[in-house]
Amino acid sequence: MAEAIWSVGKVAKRCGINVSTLHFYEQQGLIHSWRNAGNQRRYKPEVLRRISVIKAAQKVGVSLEEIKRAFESLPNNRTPTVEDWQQLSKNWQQMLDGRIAYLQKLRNNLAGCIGCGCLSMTSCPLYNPDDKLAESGSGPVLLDQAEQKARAQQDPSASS
Amino acid sequence: MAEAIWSVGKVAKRCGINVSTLHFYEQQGLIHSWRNAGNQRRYKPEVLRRISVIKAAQKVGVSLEEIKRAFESLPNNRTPTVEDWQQLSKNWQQMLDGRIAYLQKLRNNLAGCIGCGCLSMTSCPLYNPDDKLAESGSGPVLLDQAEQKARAQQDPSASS
DNA sequence: GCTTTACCTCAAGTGAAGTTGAGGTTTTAT
DNA sequence: ATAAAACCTCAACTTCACTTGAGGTAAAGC
Repeated sequence: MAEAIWSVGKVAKRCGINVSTLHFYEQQGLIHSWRNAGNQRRYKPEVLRRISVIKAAQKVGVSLEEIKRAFESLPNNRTPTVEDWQQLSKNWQQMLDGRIAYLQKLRNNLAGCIGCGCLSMTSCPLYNPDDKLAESGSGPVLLDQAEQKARAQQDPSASS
Repeated sequence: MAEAIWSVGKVAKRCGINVSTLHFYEQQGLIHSWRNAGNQRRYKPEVLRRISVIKAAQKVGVSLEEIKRAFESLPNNRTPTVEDWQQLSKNWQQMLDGRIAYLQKLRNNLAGCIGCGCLSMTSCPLYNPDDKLAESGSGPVLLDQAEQKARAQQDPSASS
């Protein structure tokens, strides 16, 4: 059941994704394979873990670019060790904690602000684009680019 | 300070978005405006609230299409009342609770699973694409399409 | 009054994350 | 041995959420 060598089709089926997606991920440098005599892709079981991580990260809004960078922080061209995954997992957990905190804050704002129907534009935090509903506390590794860019180009002293 | 009529430029600046984005949102039916004598857009302050909601929803991964549908569930062609916003906020909160639960589950899985470096493909929940790390508990209104589609075409009794 | 700034429309472009299709080769099953 | 299923490449297409640009009009500031 747990074979040592996998074909694209098997991996795709196992992970619930398309073969074309595997081609795409490989092209993007997110996963790796070697070829058999007939030029067909072959995978180590390790690839399943990678894809799981990709999918999990995507679910929480991390871009492929960031995921790639996170992977690259693992010792290159070597099957990640237990310690490697632990390190990755540490970064990921910080990011997740940040997201959770963000969502909770947002939920509270919705309850207290949209819910109440207030139209006070000066006090309502949802009206204020400069209030980032801060994601502070998240690890640096996986903070998305767009957000960092937005942060950088924003006048810190803006107000209506 | 809190004017009763807004121009595109003012709204854009206040919300921290581009004028072109406002054009785009209007085209998509997410916001509304009327025109002055010179064909320029004019907005009620209400639009600020709408945009805040759009931005908040986007942050948690809700598509514009869904946001539009949520807006359409509000009584049509009428400025939403306090009760209308409260209803929307209720649906939103359920969705947020679902997301939070999902993130927490994911974080725990990462800690217990990637972290440990286990390679047991039969027991590791991250390996199993059929384990949706369930978002159960989220409200129906804002669950995203893709997920519902995925759910529908999935054998409910799947397990590795 | 004039010039600068803000606004208008419409079409086309962008980037992310894939998907689809054509045309051909390899593997597997019978 | 042969047919079906799986695989290959490469280019083009798709959707989402915007952005950019061209060519022109309206409003505001001095």
